[in-house]
This record gives sequence, C-alpha cells and structure tokens, in this order.
Amino acid sequence: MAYRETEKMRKRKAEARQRIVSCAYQCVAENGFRSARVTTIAAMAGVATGTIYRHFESKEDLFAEIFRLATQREVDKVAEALASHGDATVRLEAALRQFAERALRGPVMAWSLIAEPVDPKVEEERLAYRQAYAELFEQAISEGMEEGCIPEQDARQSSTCLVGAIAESLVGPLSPAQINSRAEPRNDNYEPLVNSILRFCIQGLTGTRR
Amino acid sequence: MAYRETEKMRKRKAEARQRIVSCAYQCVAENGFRSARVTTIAAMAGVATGTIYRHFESKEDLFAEIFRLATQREVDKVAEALASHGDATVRLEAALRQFAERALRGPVMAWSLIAEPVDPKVEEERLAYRQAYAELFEQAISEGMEEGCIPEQDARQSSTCLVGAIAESLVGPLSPAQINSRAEPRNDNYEPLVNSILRFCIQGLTGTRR
DNA sequence: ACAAGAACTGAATAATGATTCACTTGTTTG
DNA sequence: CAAACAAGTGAATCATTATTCAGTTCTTGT
Repeated sequence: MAYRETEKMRKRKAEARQRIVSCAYQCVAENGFRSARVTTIAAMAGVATGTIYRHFESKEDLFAEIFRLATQREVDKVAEALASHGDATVRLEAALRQFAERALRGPVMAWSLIAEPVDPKVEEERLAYRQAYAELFEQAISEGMEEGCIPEQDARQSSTCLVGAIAESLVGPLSPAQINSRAEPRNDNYEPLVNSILRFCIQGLTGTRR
Repeated sequence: MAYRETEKMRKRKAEARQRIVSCAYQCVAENGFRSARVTTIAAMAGVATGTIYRHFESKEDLFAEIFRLATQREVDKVAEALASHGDATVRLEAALRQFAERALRGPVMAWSLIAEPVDPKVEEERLAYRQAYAELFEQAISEGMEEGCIPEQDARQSSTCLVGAIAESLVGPLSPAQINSRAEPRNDNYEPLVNSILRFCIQGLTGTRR
C-alpha cells in the first residue's frame, strides 16, 4: 500500500473547505445569494471550480450551509440577549432590539436571510431559522407567564407574531432599493424605528403601554 | 388599403389575452409561480407559445399581471370588510379575519402571494401589495385614533406590524409541505388559529385584552 | 378574388450557469 | 524512487426554459 489519509491532509482539506465557506459567506454578505456564482467563489478562494464540488454536493448545499452559519450567529446573539437579567418582558425587549439593530447594521445579509428569494433547500433552512427564533421567544414568553409579567396566551403563536412583525417592519428598510440609495457614510439613527416596532410588540404581548 | 383594425378583431384579441391570463392564473393557483411554464400556459390557452409574446413583453410581465390581479381581489375583500359598520377596532378585526381566512381557504395562491420566491418584477408587485394592505390598515388605525378607540401611535408602523404578524403566522400553515400533507377533504377549523393571531394584533394595537 | 397587412405558429435558438470528468499534480509509504 | 492513490483542475458539457422569427394563416376592404 502507499497512500493513506493523514492528519496533514485532513487539515489542509479542512482549510480549503473553510476558505470556500468564508468566500461564499463574503459574496452573500455583499450581494446576496442570487448573484453569488460558483465560479466567482472558487476564484476568490483560490481553487478551481471543480474543487467546490469535492466539498459540497451542489451549490444549493453550499448555500444552505452559508445560510445556517449566518443564522446561527444571529440566533446566538438573540439567545444571549434573552439570557440577560431582568424580568421576561425586559429580556424579550432586549432580544427584539438586538434582532432589529443587527439587521439594520448588516442589511444585505439580513435581507438575504429574511426576504431574498432563494432556492428550495435554502428556503428550508429559512423555515428552520424562523422556527429557531420562534422557539427562543416562546420559551421567554412562557417564563414571563410564570413570572406573572405576561398574561396567559398561546406562547408559540405570540412568538410567531413577534417574528413576523419585526421581519415585516424591516423588509422595507432592508430592501436593496433602500440600501443602495442611502448615502455613505451610513450613520442612520435606527432608534425611532426600532422603538416604534418594539412598542407594538411589547404591547401585543403584555397589553400594556409604556 | 385593405386590412384595418376592426371591432371584431379587437374583441378576439382581448379574448385571447383573457384566456392566457386565466390559464396562467389557474396554473399559479394550482402550483405556484415557480413551476408555471410559458409553454404549458400556452397549451392550456390553446395558442402557440409565441402568441403569449404578442400580449406580454415577457413571462415576468405576465406573472406580474397575474400577481396584481390576485392581489386586487384580496385587497378588495379586505377593504370591503374595513368599510363595514362598527368602531375602528371592530372593523380592523373583521378585516384581519377576512385576510387570514381567505388565505387559509386558498392556500396555494396565498403562499405564492406572501412567501413564494419570485422574480424581481413580481417581487416589486409584492412590495406594492404589502403596501396596499399597510395603507388600508393605516387609514383605519388613524380613524380609530380619532374615534378614541385606539391610542396614539405611529399608524403606518403599526399597520406594517399587523401585516407581518399575520403573514408570518400563515407561512407555516400555508407552506407547501403542510398543504400537501393534509388530508382531503379539507374541513379544517381555522377558528382557533385565527382568533389567536387576532388577539395579539388587537392587543398590539389597543393595549387591551378581551 | 386579391392585395395588404395583422396575427399566429412552433421548431429552432439563445442565454445562463451549474456540474462533470479526463487529466494533472501532490502525497504517502515501502 | 516508484507505486498507489487522493485531490485538484478548468474547459467542455449539459440542462433548462424563455424567447425569437421566418413562414403560414386569417381578416379586411375593394
């Protein structure tokens, strides 16, 4: 015998894969899924087109992974905010704010995750992504009901409404038309928009105005 | 001279166009935009492929028209509900209910209008569609604030949240996976789902539980 | 019936990109 | 070093459909 898989090779291969993933990520973050080309990504990563297919079944699979990755970052941040101190309402508000502000600061990727038309496999990931949020919020709402700061309700349903209300409110501001037409440097003040969204969300949850 | 445009021909042409439109509509209502083929539509309408292009610049244009048409029906129904009697809150609730129930009864088309990935020109129509709803609701919310049954708030922002909360709540139940797996005959009871969505929406608007 | 012009036809074309694969290069071990 | 095998290469291929257009058929007014 002669060749055997070795640690060195395993590592090199993993590095190449990693390079492909980050270049693909960058492409998507800059221009969305639609305009990301396999050949471009390969060139950026310094590999041949075919090499992409040694690491991923298909473009859709690669993109699904990118989506999952980007998603995970966002969900983690929201989970983090949700784990902070305060009663459930306060924590939920912090989490929703995190969600909205991060989206507004990284609008191209946010738009890709929330609203860009994507292929079926990626769309599946999107459903999972929305569910991940819904589950996080659901958990917090349930806690709030136990704590007594949120009245009895269908926690899952309310959490879905939260995700929808925020996502819809962001679709306009995040749409490519809006993004491309805004001046550099971007120093927008998101406060009023975010506050206004949160007012509706918190009130929908608790029935109280502040 | 010989040929001149005549009433008879104008009518015949309009009929052909109409036939194309309704066949395209039917295709979309049955399987969504993605799987609707120009050649299939032509065959259904009993014309040659090329004929489609005598009536529409491109497939995207045809689809944009279909989208607009389908949209108009829905928006009209909601506007109608919004024009009924009662205070603004009652009218809004009726309108939101109309929106949700109609979607659940015609799930394939509703999914296409709300969430199916579509081409850019159609996506534009979708933005317009969502705005049409947002404007209707905004108007009603403003009236409610004048009447005093809805507290002061950014009417446009709230109306956007309404659209989002409902749309998101429907995405799950309307997704092709859900739809295809449900038994025939469909005799689902939508009441609980719809009530639960409305609870959140009305409370978000008015800050009161019922 | 005929000429002039519209409208219709549908097989052929075009465009877009993802994917493949025969070949080259690199790695490992005896 | 050589054999054995893996990994990498990228030009060529393939697949999918929208779109075109040269030729045909239909309408109209004389």
